[in-house]
This record gives sequence, structure tokens and C-alpha cells, in this order.
Amino acid sequence: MSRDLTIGRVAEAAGCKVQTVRYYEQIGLIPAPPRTSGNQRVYDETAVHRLTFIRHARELGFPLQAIRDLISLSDHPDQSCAAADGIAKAQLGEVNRRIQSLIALRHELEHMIEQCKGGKIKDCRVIEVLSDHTLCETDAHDAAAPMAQPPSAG
Amino acid sequence: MSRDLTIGRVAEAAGCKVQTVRYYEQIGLIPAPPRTSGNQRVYDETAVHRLTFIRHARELGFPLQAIRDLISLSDHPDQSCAAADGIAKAQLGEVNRRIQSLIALRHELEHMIEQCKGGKIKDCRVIEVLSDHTLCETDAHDAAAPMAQPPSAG
DNA sequence: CCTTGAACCTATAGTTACTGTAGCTCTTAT
DNA sequence: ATAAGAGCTACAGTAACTATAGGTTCAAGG
Repeated sequence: MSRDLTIGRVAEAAGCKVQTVRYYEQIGLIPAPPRTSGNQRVYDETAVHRLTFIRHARELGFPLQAIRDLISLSDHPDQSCAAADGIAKAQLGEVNRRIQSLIALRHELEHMIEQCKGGKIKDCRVIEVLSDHTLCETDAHDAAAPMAQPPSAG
Repeated sequence: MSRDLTIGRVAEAAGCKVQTVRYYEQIGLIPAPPRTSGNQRVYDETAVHRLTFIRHARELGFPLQAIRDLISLSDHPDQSCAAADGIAKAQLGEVNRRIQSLIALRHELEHMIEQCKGGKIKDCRVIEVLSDHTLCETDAHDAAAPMAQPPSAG
């Protein structure tokens, strides 16, 4: 078990970028770690733990604000679980809405591609469907619930 | 058929905000319209058409750059349809990836919520699952393909 | 004709969640 | 001793808008 990790090691272990770690520190999502005599950050395993937590939550689509709430929750382990549960449930609702929307979008795209089998643009359904209001009366219109954009899982 | 639309009318007809219309003009996605003597923008139906096109494409998850390509394509109607088709197909691939990811995420959230039925945070699976690397080995990890974030369909 | 209030104008800043760059300093290996 | 590579700060940029401030124009009512 290695203590005294550099920011690069921590970032690698947690699966995020060095800049992202510094950014999370800047916005107060992780505490500022101690520094070496040469001013470089020194982390331990708990930083990896918390960054991994954050990454997972981001991958699950939680906005940073929700993650902030979850973290403050987890810092008070004797409180009721209900708040964390509520956050997860709200997130589940978002995810379900997103899935519905995307399925509608997929139908529309498949339809567009189906129609567009070689030919000139003036006959191209891709352009036409996008241009014409009446041709796309699927539920695609209530798409795009205002949710966190997904992190680039790099 | 009304000609001489104000920006507010156009925005309403196309289902987007006034600022968004000005923004699209600013970034060159729509042409700058003529102005009244009092410097106010004057649109006609073709602006509504193009803005609707853009909104649909955004709702389908196309990034503005792809929309830009589509528009420049549609300005040359004698070219092959293949390019537009390619853009749509790439988009379909993204949509499918997103759906897969979200379904995995939904499983994970449902599992979390299932486990978390009243109790204290120290026993809460929501926190635990998010904290622990090994507990979430679903395909959630290849989630979050770098795609355009969805527009707020307002 | 004058006034009121909504809608318009420009310019700029803020949003989210980072990512990238410039120009340094520090650490580590040879 | 030196050179590569990683770290440091600070700031700019990204997408795609959204919001604000502070001013102008337009349409309707008195």
C-alpha cells in the first residue's frame, strides 16, 4: 500500500486527468493535500478513493452538485440514508427519460438512413426530415432533458 | 403567410430562444438578416425553416459542427447524398452507444436504490457502490462517449 | 401627440465540467 | 551535472447556450 502519491499517480489510479484533480481541489470537491518542500502535492490512498467515487458518480451522470451533496452526506455516516436514496432516485428518473428520448431519436435516425440510399441531396431524407416540422412527430421533441453532460471517460 | 417577422416571432415559431437566434447568427449558422430603419432584425419564413432544421438536428444530438456540415451540404443540392448519410450514420452509432451506457447505468442505480431501504448512511449502498471500485464492474465504465451534450429543449 | 411597456439592441459575463497552453520549478535518473 | 519528465500557477479556450445591464425602438392607449 503506497502512501505519498504524486498527483500523477493519484490521477492514474483514479482514472482521471491531473488537471481534473487540481480542478476538483479548486472547486472544493476534494481537500487540498499537504505539499512537499518543493510545493508539490502529496496524496494518500484516501484521495484515490474519493476521486474514484467522484468518477463513478460522474459516469452515472450525477452532476457535480449532486456529488457534492453525496460527499457531504458520506461525511456524516449516522444520518439517514434517505437523502442519498433520493439523489439516486432523481438520477434514475433522469436516466429513464434519457433512454426514452434516445430510443425515439434512434428510430428517427434509422428512418432517415433507410430513406437515404444513394441519390442526390435534393432528394435526401436526412435533410428533409430535419427541415420539415411535420415529418418528425415522434416523441423526439421532449428529448434532451437538462441533465449533466457525460464526462469523457478517458 | 407572414413575411417580416421579428426575432421574437421567429424564435417562437422555431421553438428556440431569442438569444439563441442571435447566437446562431453570431457563429454564422444562419445569415444576418436585413434590419429595419431602427436597427431591428427582419426575418422571413426561410429563417424559421432553417432554425427549425437546426433545432431538430440539435434534438437528435448533432453537434453544431455537424449541423454546419449538413447546412453547407443542403446548400449544394446536386452533390451526392452520401455525406449527409454518413453524418446520420455516425450519429446513430453515438445514439446506440449512449443507449447501451444508460441502460447499464440504470441497472446500477436500481441496484443501489434497492439495497438502500431506510437505514444509516454508513450502511448505505449508494455511497458504497460509488466509493468502491470492485462493486461496480458493469459496463458502466465505458459509458459517456464524447458526444454533444443535449440541448435544453426549451 | 405623448407616454408607457414590451420587445428589441449590443456587449459582456456566467454556466458546467472540464481541457489546453505558457512559462516556469522540482524531482529523478544517468 | 545535466536533462527529461512531471509538477506548479495562472489564464484562455471549449460547447452551446443563458443571463444581465443599460440603452433604443415599436405598437397601443389616452
